[in-house]
Amino acid sequence: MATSITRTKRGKGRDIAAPSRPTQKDIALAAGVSQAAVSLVLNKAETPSVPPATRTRILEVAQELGYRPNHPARMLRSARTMTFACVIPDITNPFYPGLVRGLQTVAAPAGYDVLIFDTDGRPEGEVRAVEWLLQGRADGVVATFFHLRASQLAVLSRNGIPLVRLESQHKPDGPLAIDSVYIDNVEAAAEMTRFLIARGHRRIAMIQAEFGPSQRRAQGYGAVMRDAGLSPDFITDSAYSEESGARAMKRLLERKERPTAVFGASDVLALGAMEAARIAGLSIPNDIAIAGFDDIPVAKLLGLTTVRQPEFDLGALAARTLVRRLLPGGLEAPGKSHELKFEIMKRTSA
Amino acid sequence: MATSITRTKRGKGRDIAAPSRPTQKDIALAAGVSQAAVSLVLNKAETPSVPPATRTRILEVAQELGYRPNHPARMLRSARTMTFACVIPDITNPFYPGLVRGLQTVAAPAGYDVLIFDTDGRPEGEVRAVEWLLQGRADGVVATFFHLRASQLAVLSRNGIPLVRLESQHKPDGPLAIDSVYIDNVEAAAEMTRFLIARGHRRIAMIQAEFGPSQRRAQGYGAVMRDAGLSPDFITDSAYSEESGARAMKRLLERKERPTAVFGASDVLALGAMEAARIAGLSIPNDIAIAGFDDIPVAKLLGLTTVRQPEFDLGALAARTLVRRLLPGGLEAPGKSHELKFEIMKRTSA
DNA sequence: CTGAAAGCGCTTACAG
DNA sequence: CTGAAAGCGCTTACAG
Repeated sequence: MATSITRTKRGKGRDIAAPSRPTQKDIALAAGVSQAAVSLVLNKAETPSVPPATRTRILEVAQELGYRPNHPARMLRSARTMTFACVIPDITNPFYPGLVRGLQTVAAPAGYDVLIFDTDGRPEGEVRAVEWLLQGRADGVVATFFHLRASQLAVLSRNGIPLVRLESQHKPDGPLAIDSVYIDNVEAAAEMTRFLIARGHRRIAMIQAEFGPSQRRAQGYGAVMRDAGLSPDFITDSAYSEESGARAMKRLLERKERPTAVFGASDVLALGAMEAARIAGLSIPNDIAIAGFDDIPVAKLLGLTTVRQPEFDLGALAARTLVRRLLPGGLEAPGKSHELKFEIMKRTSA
Repeated sequence: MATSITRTKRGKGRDIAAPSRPTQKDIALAAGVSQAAVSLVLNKAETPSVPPATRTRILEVAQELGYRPNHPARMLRSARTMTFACVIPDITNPFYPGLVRGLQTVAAPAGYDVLIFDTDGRPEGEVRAVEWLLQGRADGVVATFFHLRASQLAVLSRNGIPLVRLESQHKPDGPLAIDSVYIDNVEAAAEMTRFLIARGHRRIAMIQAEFGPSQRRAQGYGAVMRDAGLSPDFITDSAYSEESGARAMKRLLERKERPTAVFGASDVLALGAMEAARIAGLSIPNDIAIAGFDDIPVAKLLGLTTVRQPEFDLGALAARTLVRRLLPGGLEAPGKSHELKFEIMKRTSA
């Protein structure tokens, strides 16, 4: 029944075990200056208004008390969170960690943290992400949205939150603070399809996912197939996962006339397909050739022929774009689309 | 020279393109009630002190104005960030995304976001992580520290920030709010080593990294080797990366008397070793057997024999531990060490 | 039971 | 040039 002995200085019934950290007020008190002077000295490299001796004293006291700025207070006062949100379908898809790293590498030196939001690639998840962003949790966003359209994302710009989308093709400039980074997915898939045809394949199937960049990749593949007088052969499974890829491959292998090559709309799909082929006792590429899209780190190890997307560079470019947007006046510039180059990685699987 | 037309209501020279979001004050004004009443109604499921009609009106106005709580303000006032930090060496190591997912899966329903901090597995990065945590950016932390010792982390507890470490062995209970989750790395490595010996291997090398869980794994391996009358054969490279694994493997293959089996202290090291063996024209497991540790998602695909660490479950357990710590009085409980079970995954590589 | 007021820790415009 | 004061948007203890 006795009240706890440990209490913060705010006291009044709030019992918190941890002693509260020193604030600018504490420093001011100890140094005999105003709290505002402390803020000034702590934040500015040069403070012409503060005498050098006072400046030194403030700095010493701060050091002594082990002062650290209270981040939430800063956020509230300055209306900046110094945080970038990274909205992605699934951090366990090996494509995204590289993107996150690229983001962090540019964000950290500029003073920004990176918060990860997984949408699971589902509409509800994407809606929740937007709701969440509207609570002022991040100053800017790098995102992969599969379902939400530009009109549903405009609310972010309207609230002063710049967005960089990871896209699958060029987007026209727009009035909003929505930029994009992309590789030309249509052309990349087209080039891979041409390569497979050049290798002598005629029955080439593509494993697609229902949503996301798969569409553009299918478009490039379809166009080249038709141009070559071949019929596109699409098989769609739900998600970008190995399970989906394996399931689709199994269905392909049950056919009377099997494809000789399978193009996975993403590496994860291709990996699942490889696994299914192995289980079926097929040798790659002798019995069946397999190609992917993304060039995730393990693709090299598995000898997967694939399209390289420079995920680290895409993340870094997205972060640089955000940093620029958040400079004074940056939100007024029209939305730009930035293209990076893809590369066909020819390995042993095809 | 003309001042911009768009200005926030705080005006006074601050020109921000975005219109400022509605606040509780705006709702109060529109509904003719006090701002405090708005806060109450918006946050509590039941408000006996507010007449039902008033409650309804407030809710309607909030809806109408598109009100969203200002997260930074909430953080400051309530002294809670509703954020967990996840401090890891490198998000591109495939072991960690699964951990993060486990964390998120428990954190999100409890209302917590997850912030990622990469240390690169370097002492400076770990020090920066602690500095950063002391700024009040997260309510709790799940972390993998390779270099910092318990005494250097105690400052977190002293500041009321509970920490759950991903450990490689049991830790004794302690007075601080520092918990751990682990699998028995010594025993797991021992069991894998016994398996390799049972397969007839006598010359078994272990590829280690300089820091981190590698130590305990080496301990388990070393003990079993000596018990079997064999000499442990350690080769150390710097980091947990494929490059390190490949480099170490190359050195092993240059020896006059090659090992017949190589045990990578982590899957990433083992993967690098596999790659190097392939480049050298060796067949796995015929010419050389390879085993790993972690069971990252691609291990299955590559047929890598390895020790399964339930990364998702470790993350989820860590998050549950943090949630409990942040309940009233939770910080007072002694630090606990939670063990999860490992599993030897026998595949084709060994 | 009800509502107005204090205050979280900080930044910065402004009065002296 | 210098320092005191306002206020960011919110939660909650407390006075009526």
